[in-house]
Amino acid sequence: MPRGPAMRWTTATLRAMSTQTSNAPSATRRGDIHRWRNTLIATTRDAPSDAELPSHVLMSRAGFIRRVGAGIYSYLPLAHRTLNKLCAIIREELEAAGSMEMLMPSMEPMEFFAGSKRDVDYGDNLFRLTDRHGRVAALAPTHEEIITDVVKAAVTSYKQLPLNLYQIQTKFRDEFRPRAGLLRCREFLMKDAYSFHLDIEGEGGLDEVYETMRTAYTNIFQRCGLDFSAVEAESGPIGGSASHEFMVNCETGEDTIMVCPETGYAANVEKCEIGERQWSLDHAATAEHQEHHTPKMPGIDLVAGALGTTAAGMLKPLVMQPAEPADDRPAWVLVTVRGDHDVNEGKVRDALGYAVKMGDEKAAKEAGFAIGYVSPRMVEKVESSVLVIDHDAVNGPTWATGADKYDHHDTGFNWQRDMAGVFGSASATDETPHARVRIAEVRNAEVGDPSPRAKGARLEARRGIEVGHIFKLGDKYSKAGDFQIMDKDQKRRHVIMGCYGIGVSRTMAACVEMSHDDNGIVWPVPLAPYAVVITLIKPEDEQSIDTATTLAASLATEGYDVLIDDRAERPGVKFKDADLIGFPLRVTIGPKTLEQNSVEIKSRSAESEAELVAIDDALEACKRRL
RNA sequence: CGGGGUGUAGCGCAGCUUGGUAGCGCGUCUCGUUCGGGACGAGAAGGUCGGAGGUUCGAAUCCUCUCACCCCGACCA
Repeated sequence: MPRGPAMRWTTATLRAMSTQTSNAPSATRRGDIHRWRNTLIATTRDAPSDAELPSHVLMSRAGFIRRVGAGIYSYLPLAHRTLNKLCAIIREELEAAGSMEMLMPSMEPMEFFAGSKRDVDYGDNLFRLTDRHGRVAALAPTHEEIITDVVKAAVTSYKQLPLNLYQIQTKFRDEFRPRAGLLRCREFLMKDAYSFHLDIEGEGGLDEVYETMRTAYTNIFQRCGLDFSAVEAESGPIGGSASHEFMVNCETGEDTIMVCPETGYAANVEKCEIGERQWSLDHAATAEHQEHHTPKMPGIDLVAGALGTTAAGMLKPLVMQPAEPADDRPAWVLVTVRGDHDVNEGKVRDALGYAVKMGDEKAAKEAGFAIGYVSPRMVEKVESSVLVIDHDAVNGPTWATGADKYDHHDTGFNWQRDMAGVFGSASATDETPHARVRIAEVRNAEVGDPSPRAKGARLEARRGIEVGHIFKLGDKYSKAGDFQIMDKDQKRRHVIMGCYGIGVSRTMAACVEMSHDDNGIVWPVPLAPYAVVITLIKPEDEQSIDTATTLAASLATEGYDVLIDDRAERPGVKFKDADLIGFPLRVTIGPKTLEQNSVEIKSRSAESEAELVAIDDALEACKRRL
């Protein structure tokens, strides 16, 4: 016979406590009551040595996750409970937004990817496997192709649209470098939704559903108790403000968000616009041209130092080329920004009307570019090239730049004098001074740049973890999968799609990253594996058990999940574990409290001390704190 | 992929330079004393030293190959 109270907790009594007796659906879900002794909750003092970030360390130590391989984790019962709560919230909000749940396979034949060329776009990030017949399949990273195929088979008329479908499922990405525990995995839990429309605008159009989903996302993350920002993001194929990311605000986040403190405008650095700056082409030369020998200087700061200037005094021309060559596109795109700025490929694409990529180094050298020592003058020397200059790189009388021959740089470069061929007759603020020259905003925004939304305001930077991303896909996949339907005018048209993702397992980790202290995790109530832990100081004491049972039952009736710590451990161990796991509320029951006919209640988050509450008032006291 | 590093008990580590048959802390099990913030004493269990090959009387230790994993750089939920 086991020692202690185990014999008092028969399976039957537990079932009676935690199971609904009626078959009718109830508004409030009955909470679970579990005993620690019967669960798998293994806490440790030390974290695995590879864990660095708080979320990784704490979730490992608190017994939420266990690493199986690189970027692969088991979700232990605690994590599974939290994930389920997150999923329940997601389901409720998406169903309310008119989305229907379904489930697609993780394995999909490679042919599906050929049409959309994502087998190429995803490259090595796509997990591939070969079956016994030599057929190649992929473990799905997302399901645009499959869902398009499914809907295409069933939907032939505009009358069946709009349609909005989602699934919650394990996804696979063969990340080059999985890291940071659950934040960047090779296998992870994701909610992906897809919507289908005849039009972008109007009733039932993409824009309308996109807004509905945006609201649903806001509701989801709010209900989770997360501190988050919805920011404008790089959108891909359609352009405009057609994409938003949902970021959990957190200093350890990998993404940088730019924020205008006055208007609340927020955007990913990739996307962030920059407010108007003064610029002019009309700068007369103030210095003589001079060539300098600058061998073996990796890094622009070294070169700038050798030339007696700073990175901000240099021009940084990058040799790029169209991502997809075409007859009406040049072979080379020379993008020039100030030395201390970074080129933003999305903005170059918007300025030019087509996407660009870094130029092939070998081909660039053959075309005459002295890679590493290039100047904007090359646009005059290389046929089939265009020059794109950032506003900040054009605005100044004297620049240092490459000399267009190896190991040499020039100082005293002046746009008007040294490139008279293209700037000679241009007016001071002409953004197209020459057929092959464009002046545009093509750099990333930086801290201190003028806000694009409020005069005088300066952009600030914040960090975040991306947990959700919604965007307007347009007809990319319906064209790739040739999905057309008949419209009112009996014309066949490609459907318009939207796509909406939430990294479910990542959201759980981001929540820990955002909400923890020195003692452990601090779960918001909606995501906590159990809202309440009842710590028994003397787990074998009958009166303690009775009190705990009664309180747990009434909490469960109110919909709260309760864990009863009935382990034969010393109190200190139980308190430490409760703090580590991060239950929002701890109710302590022991001889000392029972003497006064009371229990002790303590919030995990609040600074306030533990409070002694009469047993009869315990339920209400708990509810007030949850 | 480029650069750096690590594989020894469930977790954290020492031992390797200078070969001699594996140890410490936490955890686990037993007994006793304890019992409101990670107790103490006594005893016990647990390891193909990542894998293969080689050198040697003898390899965790030296050599070769290999596998796995981690950290720093370009993508993404």
